[in-house]
Amino acid sequence: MTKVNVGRFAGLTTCLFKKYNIMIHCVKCTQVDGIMKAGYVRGKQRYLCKWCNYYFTHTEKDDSIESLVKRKRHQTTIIDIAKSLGVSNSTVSRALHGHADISPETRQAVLDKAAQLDYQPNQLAYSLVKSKTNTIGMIVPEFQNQFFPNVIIGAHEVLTQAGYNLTIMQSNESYQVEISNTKAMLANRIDGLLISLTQETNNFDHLSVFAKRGIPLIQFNRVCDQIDVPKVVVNDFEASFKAVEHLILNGYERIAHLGGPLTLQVSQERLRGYRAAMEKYGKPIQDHMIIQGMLTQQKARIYGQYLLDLAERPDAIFAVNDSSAIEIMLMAQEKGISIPNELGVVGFSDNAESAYIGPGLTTVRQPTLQIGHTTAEWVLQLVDADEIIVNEKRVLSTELIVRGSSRRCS
Amino acid sequence: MTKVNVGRFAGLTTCLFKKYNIMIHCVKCTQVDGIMKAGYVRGKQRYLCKWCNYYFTHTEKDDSIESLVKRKRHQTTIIDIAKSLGVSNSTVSRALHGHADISPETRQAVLDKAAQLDYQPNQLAYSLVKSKTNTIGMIVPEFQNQFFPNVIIGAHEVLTQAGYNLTIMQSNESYQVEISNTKAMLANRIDGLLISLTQETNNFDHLSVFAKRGIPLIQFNRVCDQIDVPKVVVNDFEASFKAVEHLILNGYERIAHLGGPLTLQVSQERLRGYRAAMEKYGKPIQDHMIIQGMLTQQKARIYGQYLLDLAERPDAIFAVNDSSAIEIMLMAQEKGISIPNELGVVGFSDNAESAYIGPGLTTVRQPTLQIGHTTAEWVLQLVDADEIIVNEKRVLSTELIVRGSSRRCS
DNA sequence: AAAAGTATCGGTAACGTTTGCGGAGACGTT
DNA sequence: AACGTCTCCGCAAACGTTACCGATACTTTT
Repeated sequence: MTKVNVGRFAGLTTCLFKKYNIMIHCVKCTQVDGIMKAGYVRGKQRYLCKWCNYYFTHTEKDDSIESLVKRKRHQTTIIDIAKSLGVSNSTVSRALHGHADISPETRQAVLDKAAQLDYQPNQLAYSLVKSKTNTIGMIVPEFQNQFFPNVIIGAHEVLTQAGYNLTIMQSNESYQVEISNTKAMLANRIDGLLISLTQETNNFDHLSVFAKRGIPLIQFNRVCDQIDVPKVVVNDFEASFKAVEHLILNGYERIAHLGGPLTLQVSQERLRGYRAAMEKYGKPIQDHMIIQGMLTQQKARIYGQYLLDLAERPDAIFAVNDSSAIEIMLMAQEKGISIPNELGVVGFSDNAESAYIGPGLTTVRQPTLQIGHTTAEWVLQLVDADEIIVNEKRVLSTELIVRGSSRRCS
Repeated sequence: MTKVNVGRFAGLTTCLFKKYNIMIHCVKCTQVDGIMKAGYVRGKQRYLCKWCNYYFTHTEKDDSIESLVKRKRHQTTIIDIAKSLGVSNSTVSRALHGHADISPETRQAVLDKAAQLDYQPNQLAYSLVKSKTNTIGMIVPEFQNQFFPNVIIGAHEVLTQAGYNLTIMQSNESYQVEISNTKAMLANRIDGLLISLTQETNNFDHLSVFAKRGIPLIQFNRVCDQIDVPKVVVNDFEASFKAVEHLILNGYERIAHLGGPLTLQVSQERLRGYRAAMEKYGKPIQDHMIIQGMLTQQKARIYGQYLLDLAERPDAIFAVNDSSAIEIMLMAQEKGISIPNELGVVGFSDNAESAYIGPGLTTVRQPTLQIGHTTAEWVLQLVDADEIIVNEKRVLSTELIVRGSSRRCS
């Protein structure tokens, strides 16, 4: 405790009091003489009391700046309530949570005082001590289509019902943003994560971290096979098959496929469905009629240009999303290709605009709300479970919405 | 400290050891005889050591259940790094934050160890001690239209750039949900809130709380005048005026207005614009041609029915959002009313479907991304500011997108 | 050689909450 | 009298991090 200072100042005799006539008290022994300067620490003068061999720094009047900065608005805490009522923190905590071991009178008094002081619990402290945030995170690649917003609505319903919060982040179709999002989710200690991958994502290290930490992770829609987690998808193969079959049954022969990147299972499945349908009906599957890639609006235009300018032009195009399909329709109109007679078009997702455009876009409607429900219910189930690494896949069914773009007037 | 127990057990002599021949050690003095039963506490036997006058409960083998439950996956902390390196927590903290007062070697060692142990900082603890979460909250009423998703994208850009996270909640046009959302935001101690009100909201107590606590609150789009906070809006009056003026200049005479609830300033402003334009060009302003209310899809249909069935039917309708305008267009088509010849329609917001429907919907395009940018930049500015109660309003400008629904072929 | 300065690190009090355990009185039961 | 049970409440240790104070050991300046 009173460790003897064997440093170089041990034998000092000159004191500041006598030398410069300044009055500085040692903060320990309150002596005035025997105080010596002993360097600077962070811009402040450091002193050494010769008597008690104690180093200290002299802080100037801090009222001016420090107190002004520190004058943060005080949020009333449990301690405030406890103090003003003359009880302990634990009593207040128990009262607020309707715990046992508390008398009705005390409890009512606490509740009244809490309301009076406008107490708002601090979720941070709660989460820290319970290591549970009651928050589920959700990362979606985009907000442009109605698909993800609707999934969010569905998940939100279930989660709020269960007393959970939903924190949404969007990766904006960027792998890097997705990584930083997952890091932020980890840092914020969410209890579970619902994620739909970007079109760029082809490395999954940032996701396997969650399994290591025991945090439930559920993929939906844009899933990948490389990691063993629960997945919620729609029957992409079947939907795709039916869409192409529908085109074939409407007399289309040379059907092209505009697909997504093959890193995504969803793209693979839809491609499989396309091939299966073509095969079943003996239609030729030609590689140059199949395009897979990231379908930004620009890319969709480029691919569309290519397909529509082919020597042997396809008489139908099955696109993997509605925005690409619509882009195709607009290009066809520009080129004077009539829809559906000269070109049939089918999309995927049933965006709002698909019902309103030109002759109406035939498309596959996905059960967006139900996807949200399913993922949310599943993650809540896993939050309380012991084992979380499951590789189950839940498949929801879709509906083919037939509109004018594929109904040939033949 | 060694307070004498003056309770009723003070004079006990019978000891359990002799009586029942069970061996229970006092946890304090490790005596075996002199231990007496002293009631139950939460289902566990409580004992009293006669020698040291110490109460204690005997816990059974907890390995089976307790340890199993407690076997939570351990997240590596700063302390783990400190221990394994033989340094203090503060050193690790300084190293991780690139603070001064640390040698390059120590710092590198810490960083290496952190990477090796897969350390992820605990944002909860950080926020608790700093009382700053680096998170901005955003509450939007809906995700159905493209408007809010685009605002989110804009705000997201600015916030991530500044190292902030964005937590999004949606009130689903419900006042009650909005209240619970704001409570959750408060509990999570967000640093600032961006909010667009629901159509139901006409009480603002849940918002004035933020001012009391010194948390910056910014309203955008759906703002109200009743509280003094920063607001980001578009030039609704001017936009509305121009839209109606455009209808008038295209030869429409009896122009109806389908507006939102008047609790929202945005509705008031658009109504003002409508009136001003009608007045300027000497068109009659008739009360039965002006409808204000919550515009759900169902309501839009009811109001549309009413307007289109009027004895003296309006020859144009200026709707306050695109979805209502589109509903009107569809109803007109069902009734065989030709657009734009018999009925002109103008909407507001430029949803995606508006470009694709029928003859194309004339509408007012809002600078959604810019709204997001502006609100985000503003809230970041206020987070660091002293005074946050400002009543400034920033007005962004809109653009009238003229399409077929209002271009009379006359 | 005193004084001042620099560099690096540790100790520890917060931050706000929950919770296990102990203390003490009241009352009931052999 | 001896013991069991119940109720109500306080104490204090977590939870993980930051930052303010020191403390030590140097080097440089005066």
